[in-house]
Amino acid sequence: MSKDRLELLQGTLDMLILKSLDLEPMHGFGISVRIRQMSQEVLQVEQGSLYPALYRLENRGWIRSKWGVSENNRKAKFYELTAAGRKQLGLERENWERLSTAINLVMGMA
Amino acid sequence: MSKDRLELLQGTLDMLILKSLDLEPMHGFGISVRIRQMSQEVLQVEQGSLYPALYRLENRGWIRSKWGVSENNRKAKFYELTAAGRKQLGLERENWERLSTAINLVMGMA
DNA sequence: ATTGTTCTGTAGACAATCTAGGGGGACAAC
DNA sequence: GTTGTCCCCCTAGATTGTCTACAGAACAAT
Repeated sequence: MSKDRLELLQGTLDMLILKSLDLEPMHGFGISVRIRQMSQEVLQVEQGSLYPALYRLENRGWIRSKWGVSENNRKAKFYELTAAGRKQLGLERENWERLSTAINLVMGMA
Repeated sequence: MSKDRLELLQGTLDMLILKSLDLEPMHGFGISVRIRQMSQEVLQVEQGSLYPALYRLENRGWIRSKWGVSENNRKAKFYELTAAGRKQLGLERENWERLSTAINLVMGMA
């Protein structure tokens, strides 16, 4: 929290990406737009964070990609959740609830 | 969220420490115990995270220290919030609310 | 004396994110 | 047919916060 220009809580990006793909398969650029919109412009996913994260997730077998063509007729890499990815999303969601609840306890926010 | 042994949300430790000291001045070791208790054993502050964090906060002028003697009659360094620290705590709290709310929006948790 | 507990500290590794770039292809305007 | 603009992908390097794994001093209990 020390830096006011930080637009993400470290450690939550993977979860946010998985959640986005749980709604529907998408290309990388679309994911960042989606996250920004759904968070009402609060969460900004920089490209330098996004693509390494996608690489990471695919490497761990949680998402799968194939090349296609976007809505705007541009070459784009589409991602979708794997079974393992869906399970991982559940784990990350639980952990997020656990930790954010604990922080709110300490901060005195019921 | 990828690591299940992570017992803190990265970026929130400073805020948790400031909050602890907002209740009453304490020594470092006591702060970690307090955070663990208040979070119902969920948040674990390792010593290798705690002391660097305290050093960081003091360096930024948000807390101030002096040596004293603990409840158990041991030498201990007591910390208290400065005026700047109290202000910073407010900022971090706001930012935490902003970001965690945004994440919950994306995750579909009203 | 020895062992356990409390309390402070440091070095080095590690992982996630950011900054700051680069590049190619589609489409519109002119 | 050239120019500009947006869409989309990608990478290197730096920064930062946290973790692991130590070390050590001082008091308590036996």
